[in-house]
Amino acid sequence: MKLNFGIPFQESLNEAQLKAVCFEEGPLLVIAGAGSGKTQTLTCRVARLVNEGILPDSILLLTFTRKAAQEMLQRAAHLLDNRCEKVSGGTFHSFANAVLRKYAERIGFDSGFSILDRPDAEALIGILRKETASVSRYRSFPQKHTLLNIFSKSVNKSSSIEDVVFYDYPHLASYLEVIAEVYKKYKKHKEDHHFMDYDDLLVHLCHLLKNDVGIRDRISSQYQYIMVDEYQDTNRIQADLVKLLSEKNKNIMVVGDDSQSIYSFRGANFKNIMNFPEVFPGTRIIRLEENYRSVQPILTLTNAMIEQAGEKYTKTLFTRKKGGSKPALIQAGSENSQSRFVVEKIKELNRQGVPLCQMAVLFRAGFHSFDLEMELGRDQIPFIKMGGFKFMESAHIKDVLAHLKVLVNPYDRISWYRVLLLIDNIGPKTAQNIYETILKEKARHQGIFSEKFRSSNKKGIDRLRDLFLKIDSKPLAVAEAGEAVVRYYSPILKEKYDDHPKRTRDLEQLITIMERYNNIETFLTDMALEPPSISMDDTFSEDVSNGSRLVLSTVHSAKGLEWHSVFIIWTLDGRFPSMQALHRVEDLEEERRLLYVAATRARENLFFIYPMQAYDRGTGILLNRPSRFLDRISEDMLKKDAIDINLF
DNA sequence: TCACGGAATATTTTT
DNA sequence: TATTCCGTGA
Repeated sequence: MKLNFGIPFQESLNEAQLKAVCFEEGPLLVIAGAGSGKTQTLTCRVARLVNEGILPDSILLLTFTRKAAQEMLQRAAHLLDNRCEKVSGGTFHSFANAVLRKYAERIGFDSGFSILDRPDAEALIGILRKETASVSRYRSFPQKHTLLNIFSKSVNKSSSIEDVVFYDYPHLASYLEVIAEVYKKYKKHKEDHHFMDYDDLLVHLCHLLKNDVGIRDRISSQYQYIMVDEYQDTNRIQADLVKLLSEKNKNIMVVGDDSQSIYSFRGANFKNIMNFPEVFPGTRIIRLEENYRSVQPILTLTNAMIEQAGEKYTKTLFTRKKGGSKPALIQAGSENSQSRFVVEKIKELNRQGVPLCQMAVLFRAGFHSFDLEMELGRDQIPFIKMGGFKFMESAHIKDVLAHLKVLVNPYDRISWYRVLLLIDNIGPKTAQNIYETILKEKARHQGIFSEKFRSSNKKGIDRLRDLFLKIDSKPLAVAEAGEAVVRYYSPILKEKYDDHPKRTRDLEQLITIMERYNNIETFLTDMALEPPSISMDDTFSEDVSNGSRLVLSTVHSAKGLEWHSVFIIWTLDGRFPSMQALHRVEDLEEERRLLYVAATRARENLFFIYPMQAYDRGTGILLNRPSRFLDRISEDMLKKDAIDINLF
C-alpha cells in the first residue's frame, strides 16, 4: 500500500521509511541501521509536515552537529520549498543558547553571558588549579584537561564528582578532596563572571524548564513536532530536555542506532534509546533495515560482529546490492609494513579508477596514523586528516579573539591572561597583578593604565593601551575592531611562529567572517558554539590540480560518512579494543560498536590490518593477537592473510 | 620572575 | 605531529 502526498519524494522511500515519514501523532522510535537512509527519512518527514501546513517554527529538529541540521533542512527545502529552512533546527547547545539568552534573568544570569569553549574552560581550570594551594603538595595531581573531563563527566552523567573519580579514575581517588575543591572554585568563578561552558548550557536550560512552569508550557506548546537525530548519543540531561520539551504535544520522534553508540566517554547513555518506549508510553517502533551502502559480504560480516553484542535492539541489515568481495584481515610484519601495505593497496585501487577521496583509513586514536602519514608523504599521496585541525582552537585565532573578549567582558580573566602573556617580559605573576588591579579598581580595560610597570614592560603595555584607546575612541564595526587587533597582533605573531604566513592568512579569513556580524557579542558566541567548519581549503588550494585526497580519520570522526574502500589499521587486540577498555564490560561493548561503526563505512572494499606485534607501553604487555572482535569470525566471512614485509 | 629548550606523552571529542 | 610540562639559567 502506498500513500500519496503529492510530493515528489515518496517513490524513493521504502516501506519502513514511508511509515516513519507518514507517522502522525505520538512518540515514535526509529531504529535506523547503518546506511539505511535515516537522514532521508527525517528530511522527508520535515517536508511532509510543512507541506501539510504545519508552521515551520512549530517544528523542532535537534541534532548533534550544526552541519547535520543545516544539511537536513536544506535537503528538505530542496524537496519542497524554502519554508523548510525556517524550521527550528540546530544542535542541543545552540537551541539552549537561544532559549537562555531570552530567559537568562529567570535563572539569575545576565543575558549577556559568555560561553567558554574547551580551551577556555581548560585555561580557567589551569589557573584555579595552580591557585589551589594544596595542589603543590602532590606530585601527580591531575592536569587541567583531566580535571575538565572529570567535571564534564560528572555533569553529563548526573553523578557526583566522587562517583566519577571512584568509578572512572580510581587512581586519583586520593586527590578527591582537592579535585572537589577545584571544582567548587570553577563553578563559583563561572557563576560570578557569567560564564557558561558547554555543559552549563544544557544544565541551565534543563533547570529553567523544570522549575519555571510558565516558560515550560510556553515552549513545549510552541513545538508541535519534535525530532531528534542520533538519539543513541544523548546523555541524561538531553533525554530530560527531550521529555520536558515534548510535554504538551507528545509528538516526539527520535532516530538512532543503538549499535552505533560510541560517545559514552562523554556521558552519552545508549540506555536512553533502549528505555525510550518506557519513558514515552505508547511508543511505536519502526526499524529501517535495508542498507543502501554496502555489498552483502560486508554486511554479513558486520552483522556477525554486532551479533555478539550484549544488549541491543535486534535488527538484521540486508541489501539488494549484488556481488562484492569478502572483507580481509591482514597481518603485517610491523607497523611500517602495515603502512606500506595500505599505501600500495591504495595506489593499486587508484590505478583501477577509485578516486583517492573515495578511500579512507580509519583508526582508534589520532596518533595511530603517524607512521602512515610519513609513508603517504614519501609517496606523495595527498591526504586530509579529519578531526585534526580546529580553526577556532588554534592559538593565533584564540589570541585575537581574547582581545575582543576583554573589551566585551573586562573581568574575563582567561582572556586577560592570554592578552597579557603575549607581551614581552610579562609572565603569569605580572599578569595576575594587572588583573587584580583591574578587578579592584573596576577600571575596565583602562585598568592597565593605572598600574605602575617596570620599564621593561612599558613598551608592550603602551602598544596595548593604544589599541584599546583606538577601539574606544569611536564606535567601530566588528570587522574594523578585528582589523585593529590583527594589526596590533601581527608583530607578535611573526615573533612567535615561524609559519606566520599561513597564520596571517587564517586571520584574514577571520576578518572576513567578522564582516557578517554587527555585534561583537553575537560574533563571539557563534565562534564558541557554531565555529565555521573551516575548509582551510586555501591552505591546500595551491595544489588544486589534484583535488582528490585520501581521507585519514579517527573512527569517531568518520561516523555518518561512507567510502568506496575502507582500511582499518591497528586492529590489534590491545589497540582496538584499546588496553584501557579491557577491564569493564561496558567499555568493551563500546569498543565493539566502535569497530562496527568503522566497518559499516565501507561500500565495496573493507580491509582490517594489524602489525604482527607491538608493546603496550603502559603495561609492558606484548600485543600479538588480532582484535578479539575479528579473531573468532570464521574464514567464510573474513579472509585472513599474512603479508611479508619484504613484499614492499 | 621570565624565557627557552628539550623531553615526554598521547584514546576517542559532534558542543 | 603537536602540545604541554618541567628544569635551568639569566
